[in-house]
Amino acid sequence: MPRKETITKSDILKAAFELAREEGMEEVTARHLATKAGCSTQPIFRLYKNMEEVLADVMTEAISFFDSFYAAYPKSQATPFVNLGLAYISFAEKEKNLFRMMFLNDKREGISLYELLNGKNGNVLVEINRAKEDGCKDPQGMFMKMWIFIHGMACMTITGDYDLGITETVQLLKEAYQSFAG
Amino acid sequence: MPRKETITKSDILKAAFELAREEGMEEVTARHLATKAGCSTQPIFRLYKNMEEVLADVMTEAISFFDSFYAAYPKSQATPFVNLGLAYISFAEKEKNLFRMMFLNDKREGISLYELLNGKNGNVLVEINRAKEDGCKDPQGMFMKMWIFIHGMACMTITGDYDLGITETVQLLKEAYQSFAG
DNA sequence: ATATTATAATAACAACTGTTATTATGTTTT
DNA sequence: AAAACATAATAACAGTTGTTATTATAATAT
Repeated sequence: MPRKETITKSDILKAAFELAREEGMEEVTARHLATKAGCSTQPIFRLYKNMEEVLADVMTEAISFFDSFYAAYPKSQATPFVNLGLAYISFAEKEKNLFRMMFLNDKREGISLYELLNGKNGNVLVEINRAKEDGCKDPQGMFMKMWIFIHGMACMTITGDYDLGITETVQLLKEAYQSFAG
Repeated sequence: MPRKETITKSDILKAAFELAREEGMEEVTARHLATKAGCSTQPIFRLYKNMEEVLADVMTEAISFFDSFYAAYPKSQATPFVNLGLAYISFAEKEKNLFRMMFLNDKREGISLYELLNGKNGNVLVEINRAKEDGCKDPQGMFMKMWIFIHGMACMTITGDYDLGITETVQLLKEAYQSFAG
């Protein structure tokens, strides 16, 4: 007897994620989202309690998006943490809005920067093991320093204060690793 | 014949800066600002063309605030760039909102990260000279690497992802310098 | 004292926000 | 075909925003 559901939760989430990705999370308003999803605001509040819940789901989506992005990123460099750095900086460059939402948000609620980076595939642990195999004495300390360095580059990227090409970035990351190892 | 001016441009700017400092620049709205300054919204628009101009002035104020902050920060460390790092990270920690506005804003309009940091006293140049005197071969390159490292730590600080004490921070900065020098 | 006039307070405007009430629309079972 | 009813569109509400129009206030020159 009921009418058929035309707008699904997946439709709303997809539209919300795209909006956050393209325009930034502050643009994910009820009306913008409705327009993006091609419906009125009504289905949003049928499927979600409020806009806060929508944004929470968008965050979850972003996390798995980053995981895929990282997994798909070419791992061409032999030096530990360099691929991680390249992928992270490339993400900051290509996905400014998602980067801001994930990595520069103080109301990330429970999820640490480390968890975001490590993902469900243990991205960080893989690199730490590579460093270990490379003969690195303090792989944990190495990660910490490399991570600070990488995060610094990425944060400069989104404000337009870092725009070196990939070759120079590789060079810089390699040098950093060798410096910290030495 | 005219009525006496009770609200000055300085009053408005002062209130706007405090608001940005305490609550973040997104809270500097016409009505919040009026309340903070103890007046109606009218004097704001007499003294400023629009809210955008207010924020531009707040940014200028923040720049000189940082300059004072940096000038007043104790320069206890002998290793080049360590004092700079400590001051910068301490600023991020104590002035989260101002840090965000100044150093993580992409609409900074013309002013580079370097200019902000260097200030009117040439903070960066002083440190580069100290590195030169320390026998550093590539002081420019050293600055770049140290600056990335320092910026990374500060950006982690404002999201709560870095909270080591001053002793550990000094240690980390010193190690970074020695690594890059090596 | 009164007219003048810059200043400031109060209101109002249109546009936006999240959220909810109301109305309309399909689909399915009777 | 009609009743039932979840879904969705349209409206509405209260609150916010920037900005402007209107009214009131106070100080000075006459």
